[in-house]
Amino acid sequence: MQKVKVMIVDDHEMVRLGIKSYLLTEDGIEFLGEAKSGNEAVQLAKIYKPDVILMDLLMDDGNGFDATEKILSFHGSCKIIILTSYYDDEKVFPAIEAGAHSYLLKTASAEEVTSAIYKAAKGEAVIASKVADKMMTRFRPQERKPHEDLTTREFEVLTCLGEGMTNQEISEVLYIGIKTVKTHVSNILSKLGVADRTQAAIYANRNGILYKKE
Amino acid sequence: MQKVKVMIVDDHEMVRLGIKSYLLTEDGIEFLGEAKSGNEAVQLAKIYKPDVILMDLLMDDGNGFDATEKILSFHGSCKIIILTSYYDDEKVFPAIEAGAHSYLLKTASAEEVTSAIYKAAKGEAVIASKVADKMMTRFRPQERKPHEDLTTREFEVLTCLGEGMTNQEISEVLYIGIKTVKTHVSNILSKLGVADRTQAAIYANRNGILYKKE
DNA sequence: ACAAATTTCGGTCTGGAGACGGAGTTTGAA
DNA sequence: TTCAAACTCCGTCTCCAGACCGAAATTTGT
Repeated sequence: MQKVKVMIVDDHEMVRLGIKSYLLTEDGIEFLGEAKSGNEAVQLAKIYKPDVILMDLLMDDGNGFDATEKILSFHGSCKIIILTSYYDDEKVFPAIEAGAHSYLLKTASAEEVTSAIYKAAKGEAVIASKVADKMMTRFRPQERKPHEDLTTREFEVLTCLGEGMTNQEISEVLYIGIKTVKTHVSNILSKLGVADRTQAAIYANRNGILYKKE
Repeated sequence: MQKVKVMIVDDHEMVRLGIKSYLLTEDGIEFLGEAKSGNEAVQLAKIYKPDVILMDLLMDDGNGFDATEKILSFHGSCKIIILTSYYDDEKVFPAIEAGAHSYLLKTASAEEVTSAIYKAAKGEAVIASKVADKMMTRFRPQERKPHEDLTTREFEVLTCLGEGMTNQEISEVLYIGIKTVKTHVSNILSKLGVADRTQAAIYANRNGILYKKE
């Protein structure tokens, strides 16, 4: 049986070394190389044409989402396994949309990772249980995040609420009347199911509804 | 010259493997063993008496803070190097208080880690630049976090504010009058330098002032 | 033991927050 | 074209939030 050609993408040297150290002991795996950024990964993937890529998400020079999308655009048969520490909605779903094949957490054991590589080569996906939970709940529409019902304008107002602005300040920022702001705020409160602007602000902050995010 | 006796504590197997893979190639280092939790680390440290410990902070069975404190209580000459992905205030300062000797981030290269081990053995501390920044600002009293001026009761009230409670609800939770709550809230607002309870709630959430975390 | 800080509570007053109802305009989908 | 949703704004009303003032009881530190 053909060896599985594997590539590693991670900006942490010690993580790359750790994975490499046990991939090299696997007879069924051919270790192709490693990249320390998303952009580097795209270049290397063009040359190496790997079967499976272990991909981190947060990296300085080109993140894992974009890299996943680009690599699949020219090398669609590649199976990309996300291997990261995070499993919040803002990581999991964009990664899946980008075309990720499996999603593992860095808490996984060496055995789990190698097993996932072999399964990926056969077309089977492996999803960490914590990530699987999120995916299940996502497909229960009645339980999805309440702020997905918000209109774009309401979303903008909620963002302002999350910054602690008063109605007056919001009206100035968005160039609308205070009465209009009040209407939006009232609608937001009822849609989010919270009692007042303070709870709405907390909601915004805890769900990462912010101007800029790192 | 005597070899430096090193121990690893991390709950991620692949991180342990990664570190081990290059520690074993270092002639000046004697690799003693590894632990995957804080409590396990304490037990192993009693047996191995390491010179240096590479310690992760967030682990399931006994965190790195407590483990650091306990190990130093019976083996004070040990130098403990924190090696983690996080560098927020809630990690850095408790770790230093616990007696950590150095603080590295997992973005560090293999060379930086080995270098830090040798320096630690000689008594020199290594602090990651991002962490050093935080420490510098901490020692500028006029710039320290405003919520450190809060009294314990005010801190409790702020915690409630961070949960979005009304004055009425806070008074019921803390078994005090609404007027008293109002007094505390007013004092909190002026001490934090914010305009209203909403901004105070945002402050609490962004600075990790919560009942329980994670 | 004494001074200082903390915690507690009272009264009063102003302003903003939010609910409720109504209404005109625009935009996009059926 | 028609209709629903989204965005805009008006008036009114109630109530809580917060400022400001004072003050007593308790705790803390020296």
